[in-house]
Amino acid sequence: MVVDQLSESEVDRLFHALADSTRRSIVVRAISGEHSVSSLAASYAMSFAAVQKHVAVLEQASLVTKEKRGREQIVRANRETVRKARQLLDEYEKIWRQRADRIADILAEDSED
Amino acid sequence: MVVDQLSESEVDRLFHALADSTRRSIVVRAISGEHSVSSLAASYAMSFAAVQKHVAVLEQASLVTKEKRGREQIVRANRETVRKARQLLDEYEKIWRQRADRIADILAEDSED
DNA sequence: CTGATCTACAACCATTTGGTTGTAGATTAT
DNA sequence: ATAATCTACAACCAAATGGTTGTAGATCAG
Repeated sequence: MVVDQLSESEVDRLFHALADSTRRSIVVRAISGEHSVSSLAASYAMSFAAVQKHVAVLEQASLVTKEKRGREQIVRANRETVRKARQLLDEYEKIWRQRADRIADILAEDSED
Repeated sequence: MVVDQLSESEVDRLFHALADSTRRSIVVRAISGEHSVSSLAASYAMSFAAVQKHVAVLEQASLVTKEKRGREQIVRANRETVRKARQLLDEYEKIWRQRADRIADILAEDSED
């Protein structure tokens, strides 16, 4: 294990936040440039309050941060969190490799006798 | 884009399936070796039916498959789906790099004059 | 100062989620 | 044949989710 900087419930929040297309879209837009909550909200066929809630979910998952600028809140994506999520899935793929290695070892031992 | 073999709702299901520690645990165990639903269920402090539902969620997300063997159902993890999830997050990280490149290009153009 | 804009947040509602228990069908073991 | 095991699935329930509208506080523009 290398990536376990995240508790189980943080991982829960992280993947849950990513499990909604509106939220993923917000993350992509926040990666690409700076946006206020209201400018983001203008893009979606739902109320400002609904988008505000989505941003809050992303914020609790540390996928974005908000920074007050005048009367606006600027939403920025958090690169590190996306990296951690990817690394988590990398770990899963690593388990497969370990399993394959383990099986290969056993086969090698068999042929040693 | 390279990874878009998945529809938005499939991605929803995929991340939603990963957003639960019991389900992630089941995936890890299914990666490591073969398990029936009931042998998996024995590990968790919840009913068999609850675990059965978790497996169903993983199955709908294509994270695992079930194969009938006698009266048991063997649960196997689907390596390809985990890879797709990781690649999706890779794409996000790629957007950051593209943004950085774009900014670098603009700075280069500025200094060309 | 007044009005427009941006945000925060509460209250409400329908649907989904994650758990339960209970019943029933298949398969295996005695 | 009977009993035990494994699975499927329905019905139910509390809590969370994802949306709404409405109200109110800050900030900016005229």
